[in-house]
Amino acid sequence: MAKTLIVIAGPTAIGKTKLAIQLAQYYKTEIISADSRQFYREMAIGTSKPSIEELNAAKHHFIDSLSITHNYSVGDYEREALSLTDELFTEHDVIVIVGGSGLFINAIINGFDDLPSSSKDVRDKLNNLFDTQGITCLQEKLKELDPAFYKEVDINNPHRLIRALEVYETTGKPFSGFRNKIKKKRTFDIVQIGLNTDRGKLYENINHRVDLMINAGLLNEVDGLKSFRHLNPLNTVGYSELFDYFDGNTTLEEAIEKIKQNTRRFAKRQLTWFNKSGDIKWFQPNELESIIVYLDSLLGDPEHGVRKS
RNA sequence: GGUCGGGUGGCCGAGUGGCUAGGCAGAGGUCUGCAAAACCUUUUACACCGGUUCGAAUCCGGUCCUGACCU
Repeated sequence: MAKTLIVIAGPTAIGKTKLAIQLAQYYKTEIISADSRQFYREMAIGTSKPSIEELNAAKHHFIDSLSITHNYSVGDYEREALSLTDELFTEHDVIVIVGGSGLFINAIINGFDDLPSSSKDVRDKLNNLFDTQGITCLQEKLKELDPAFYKEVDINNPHRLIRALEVYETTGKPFSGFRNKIKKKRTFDIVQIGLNTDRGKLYENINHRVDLMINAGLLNEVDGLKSFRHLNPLNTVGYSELFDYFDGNTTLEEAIEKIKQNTRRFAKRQLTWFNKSGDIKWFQPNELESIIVYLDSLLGDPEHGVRKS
């Protein structure tokens, strides 16, 4: 029997966690998280992790799996998540993957080319070069070492320039040479479900959820993480703004408004990402019935186990 | 009531006879190991009515609104 990975995508605060649990229960299976911030144990309130009850309602993977001090990349995630799917598919026909991080979902669905991972030394060196000499220096280097990629990159985006240069530094070959843009074959079927609603409603959800986070003690959580603020995982909506508040650069009200605004922007970017994929079947939140009808039509009813394809 | 200012896009804000101010917000987009990151693009104006002028957001008159001071 074919194995199927059900992907649940959508913007933040739309209700993905809830749907994932409902589907995991329906299929008596487990959930893989594709959320680039819920990995971290030290961050809880600000990342809207599933609650204890939710975690008990279905087995979740990649929640609290890392410390913020851990250096983690999408490449690591691709490897780990894929080996986990192999393992889970020995016992389940269906696995649910849920998350708002488009790149991470993409890592599982399509995979990446065989690129070298970044070494901390090389990354630090390039970051340092950028800090001291500016972006022009990176641009010139790239133009010389990898003119093909130079033509297509976001030329003002230091992250992308640094990644390309770092690949060159570690392999001696241009980054563009590794990019063959061929999707990897997976051994399982993939069904993608997207959750979305009208913009106004989504923004209301976001604003409300930020208020809930504040009431739940986000200030305390962020206060406790001050000494780690230089770490990449803390470059996150809900944390950066409160660090600013603790620094005395903004009032609390301003910081909260900023969190709401930045979360809205984040949601917008998530939608831009997911809209690009033509393979997502979109639903409104709380349309569990329709989603199950849709999934049954593709996979068969789990109780009776008849698959149509 | 009087005197003197000021009215510029959703907000802030420059301009002072002809040439896109700009910033923020909003919207759209990019995405191959920092991705809740980083980066790119971008709509909407000159309070109202009349006048001067080839041409007015800009000068003049009036109207309305608004601020400061005076009574």
